[in-house]
Amino acid sequence: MAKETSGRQLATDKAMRIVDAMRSSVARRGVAGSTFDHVAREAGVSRGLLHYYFGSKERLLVEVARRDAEVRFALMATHLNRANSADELVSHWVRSLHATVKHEPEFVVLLLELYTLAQRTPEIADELATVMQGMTTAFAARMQMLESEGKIVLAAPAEKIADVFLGLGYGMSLRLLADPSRDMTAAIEVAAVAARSLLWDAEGYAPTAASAGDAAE
Amino acid sequence: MAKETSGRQLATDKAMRIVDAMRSSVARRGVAGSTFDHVAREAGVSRGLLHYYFGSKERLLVEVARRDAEVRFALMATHLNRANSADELVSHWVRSLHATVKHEPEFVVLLLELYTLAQRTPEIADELATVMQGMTTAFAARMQMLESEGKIVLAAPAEKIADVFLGLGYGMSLRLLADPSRDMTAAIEVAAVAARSLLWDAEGYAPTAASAGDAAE
DNA sequence: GTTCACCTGCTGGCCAGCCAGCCAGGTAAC
DNA sequence: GTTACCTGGCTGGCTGGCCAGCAGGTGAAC
Repeated sequence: MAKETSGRQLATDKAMRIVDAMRSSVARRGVAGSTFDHVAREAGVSRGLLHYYFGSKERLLVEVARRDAEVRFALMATHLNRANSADELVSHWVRSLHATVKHEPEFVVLLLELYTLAQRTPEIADELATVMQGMTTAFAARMQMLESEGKIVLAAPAEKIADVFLGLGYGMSLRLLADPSRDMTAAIEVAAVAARSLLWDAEGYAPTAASAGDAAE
Repeated sequence: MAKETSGRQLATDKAMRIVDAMRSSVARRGVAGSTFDHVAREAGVSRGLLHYYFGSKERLLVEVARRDAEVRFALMATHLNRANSADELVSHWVRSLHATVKHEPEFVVLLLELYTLAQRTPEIADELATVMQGMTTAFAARMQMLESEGKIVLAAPAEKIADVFLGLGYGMSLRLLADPSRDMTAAIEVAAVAARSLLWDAEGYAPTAASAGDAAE
C-alpha cells in the first residue's frame, strides 16, 4: 500500500478523502462529470490539493481503481470463504450478484466507467487488468482449496472456471444495470445452472441441474 | 426506420454519413473525444450540419445506438440462422465471440460507451434496453424454432437461456477487451461448456461436456 | 524565550484551450 | 420568392493545470 505517486504521501486523511469522493462521484456522475471543482467540494478540500497529491486527473483515477479493487476484493473474499460446497459456491455467487446490483450498483457503474476509460488510458488499463487478474486468482484459489479438501471436483482448470464465473457475473450485472425494470431473477437462476455445470460434487453423487436451483433471495 | 428527430428527415445521404462517422469515432475516441469538429470533418460536412439534423450531441448518439443495433442485429442473425443443432449453436457463438473481439472490437467498445452514457441519459438507456431486448428475443426465437423442429431441447425458457448466452458473451468480451494480452481461448471453451449445459440434444443422445469443445477459430 | 529561516500542507485566483450550440447568411431547386 | 439544405465564424461557459503565496509547525541561533 502506501504507494507513492508524484512523490507525495497518499496515506493521509485528506488524500484518502479525495480518493473516496472521486470514487463516489465517478459512480454517480461519470468520469467526465467529476470535475476537480465538484470532487474537491465533496471531499471538503481545495481544488489545488487534488493537484498537489495526484498531479493529474488520470493519476487520481488510477488511485480510484486501486481503492475500488480493495473494497471489491474484501467483499468477494468474505462471500467466497463462507462457501463449502459446489451448491454453496453457486448460491453465494447468485446472492452476491443480486445484492451488488440492488444495494451497491456503484461497483458496476464504476467498473463500467473504468473499462471505458481504459480504452484510452494505458495506465488505467494496466491497473484494471491487475485488479481482474487478482479477482480471478482469488476465486480460483478458493475453488482449488475446496477441491483439495475433497468437497468439490472442478470440471476444468480452476482459473478458467473463475474467469467464467466472473465474466458471467459481470455480463448479467451489466444487463441488470442497463434495464432495471426488467426482472432478471429467472435468467440469473439459469445462469447459475450453467455455472453449476462446471463444478461437480465429490463423493460420487452426480450434480443435477435441479440441485443448483436453490431459491435466490 | 425513417425516424424523425427534431422534425428533420434523417434518411439523407449526409445524415447517414454523419451517423456512421460518429459511430466509428465513438468507438475509436470515446464519446468525450468525439467532438462535432472531428466528426464533421470525417463525415465530410460542416459542423453546423450536425446541429441542423440532430439538434444536440445526445440525439445524435441515440441515432448511433439505433444504427449500431441494426448492424449488430444483422450480424447475429446470419450467425444464428446457420446453426442447426445444439453443438452448432454453441460453436457459432464461440466463433462469433472470437471474431468480434479480434476483428470488430468497435462493437464492444461502442456498447461499453453506450452503457456508460446510458447511466446519465435516459434516452440512451431506453434505446439500449430496446436493442438488448431485441437481441434476446431474436436469439430466443431461433432456439424455439430449433426446438419445435425437434433438433434441440431447451433446459429452461428460451428467453432466459438467450439472456445467459448474451450475458456470458458480453462478459467474456469485456474481459478480453480490457486485457488483450491475456489468452482467453481456454476460458471461452469453458464458457462454451457451461452454455452447452443449457441445451440438450433431442433424440436421446445425451450431451457431453466434451462435445461442445469444437476447436474455436 | 524570542526571533527568524525554512518547510510542508494547503489554498484559490488565473489562464489558455476547448467545445456545443447559435446564428447570420449563402446556395440551389422549384 | 419561397423553401430546404448547408456553411463556418463566433461565443459564453467550463475545465484541467499552474503557481504565488499563506498558515502553522519545527528547530537552530542568540
